[in-house]
Amino acid sequence: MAARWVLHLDMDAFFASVEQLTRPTLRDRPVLVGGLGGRGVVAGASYEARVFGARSAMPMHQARRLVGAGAVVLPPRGVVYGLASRRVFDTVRARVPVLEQLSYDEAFGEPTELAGATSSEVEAFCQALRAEVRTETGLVASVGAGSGKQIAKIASGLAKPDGIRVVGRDQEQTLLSGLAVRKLWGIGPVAEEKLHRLGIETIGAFAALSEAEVADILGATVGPALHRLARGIDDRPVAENAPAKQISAESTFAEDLTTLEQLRGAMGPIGEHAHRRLEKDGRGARTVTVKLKRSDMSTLTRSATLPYATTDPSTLIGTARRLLLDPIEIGPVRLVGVGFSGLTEVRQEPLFTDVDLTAEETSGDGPLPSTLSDAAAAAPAWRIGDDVSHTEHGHGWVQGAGHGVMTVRFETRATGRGPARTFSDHDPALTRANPVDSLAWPEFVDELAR
DNA sequence: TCTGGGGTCCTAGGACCC
DNA sequence: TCTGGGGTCCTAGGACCC
Repeated sequence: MAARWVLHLDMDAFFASVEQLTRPTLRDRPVLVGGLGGRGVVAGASYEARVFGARSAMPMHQARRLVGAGAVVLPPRGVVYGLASRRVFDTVRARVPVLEQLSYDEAFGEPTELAGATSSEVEAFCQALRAEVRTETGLVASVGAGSGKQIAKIASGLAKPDGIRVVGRDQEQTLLSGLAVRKLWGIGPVAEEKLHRLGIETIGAFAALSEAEVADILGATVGPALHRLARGIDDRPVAENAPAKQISAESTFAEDLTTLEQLRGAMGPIGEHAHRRLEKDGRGARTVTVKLKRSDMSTLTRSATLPYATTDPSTLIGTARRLLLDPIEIGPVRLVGVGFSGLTEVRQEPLFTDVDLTAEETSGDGPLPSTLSDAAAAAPAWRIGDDVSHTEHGHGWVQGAGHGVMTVRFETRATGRGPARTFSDHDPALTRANPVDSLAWPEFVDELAR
């Protein structure tokens, strides 16, 4: 059996790079993508922003403070990233037919044609792959290669930015053993802390433990599995993603919710959001799970399993409302979420539901609290980052807004840097535009619409 | 004016059945 | 009339990933 090569392809600063691609004025600028409200976090930071110490998952106010006045803070445009991601992986799939996607911007592949290849052959393959992604999408991918997923993933991290790292069999042990134990995929903050307390800092030190010791520290399932990875044993196959097991939606509120009425009201839009995605999936759900996060960040979940799977929104959302807990008992709530699981194909809706729901549960009541994403809902019609269309100047984005005026930058991926113009808030020549138009990939977008 | 949103997997206890 | 054992389903919580 020829030695296998697993590749891990990881887009560089993906969200921020898509913003810089479609809004060319932002190239070379420190871009932060994420929630703008007080509780927002960074979902993506350009390399120009990382220079200042900004990182993904960092509270936005902190990142903004680090970057300073030059920071460009934009709300995420999920549809645009989704489309860019599709195009990236369509391109990759032409050369690597079996892909295991981990997220919008990462995937494993195991090209059969590389079985038994030399390191330099693998390197050439990755170089061609990166070039194609770049040509086809204008986005930069880094690629790592190794004998298994773990090594490939670590290698792509070392390859960044804009690079390739091929780790040969003979380099594996040396590379792994010197790395911090946290670099092992599956060791998070809790496991790291446990290991540190025992004086174990590196993957090498972890690998040197006995099987019994790791099982004792990290559990009988996870421990030995990570121990094998630490010793370079990783024969996990690269496989196409299985269908989702759960579909959920959640929102964090600008201010904690303190009454059951507020929770019931909040469940409406959140439940509808999750339900829309369930409809798109096409399956029905049997189990409804409600998630509440309290102000101390601890979470509570409550779930109920229906006698049959359904797609009926009032049954699903009503069940979710019934599961809510009263803030009088559990304390103020910062996040409300709902998840649908037990997903199965439903051929026909049952004629009668035997779930008894009260009027409050089916209708929802109470005012809608403002979430992080619509924290400015009461404010102006236009917000920074909005896509707009002008009858004369074409597609643009809102660069600044306030005091009755707004500045629009007219540009897309296809135009290069464009001019800025200032308008009144209510200029009739401006309308809301579809964000995907900023990609200027008409043939690709049309293909998806069919 | 700390800490998003969308997922996966594991653990552990209890109900229930044979 | 002091107590098996295995299997499955359900529920709740938590670690971890991007």
